[in-house]
Amino acid sequence: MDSFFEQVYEVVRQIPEGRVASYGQVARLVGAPRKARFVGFAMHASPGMGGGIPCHRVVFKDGSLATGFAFGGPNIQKEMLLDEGISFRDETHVDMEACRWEA
DNA sequence: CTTATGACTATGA
DNA sequence: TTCATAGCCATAA
Repeated sequence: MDSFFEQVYEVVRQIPEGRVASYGQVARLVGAPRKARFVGFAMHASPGMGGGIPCHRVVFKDGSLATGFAFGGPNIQKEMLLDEGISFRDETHVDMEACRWEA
């Protein structure tokens, strides 16, 4: 199954704990900087942590979460990120400047 | 071929 | 800073 999704999963899987990456960032790593939307769609269809896909570490470029489409609420993802050591500048934005994943 | 839709991003108010 | 709009690419109808 070498589909676009698998490439995204492979990259997302490499995101270490306490780090976050934007959709566009992952998209660029897979060689598709314009397909950021599909990266998000891949996350939606991803098996989640059970499949080794920490989709909660993938956030918007601003550091905001996928409000309305997260695991049951952006609050959940926020808790997960906090649990991994991610810093939040406010209720809806992650401290990207400090937790930005560096490939 | 033309529209519509989408876990996005950039730009402008 | 937050909200709104436009542009982007891939898939479906």
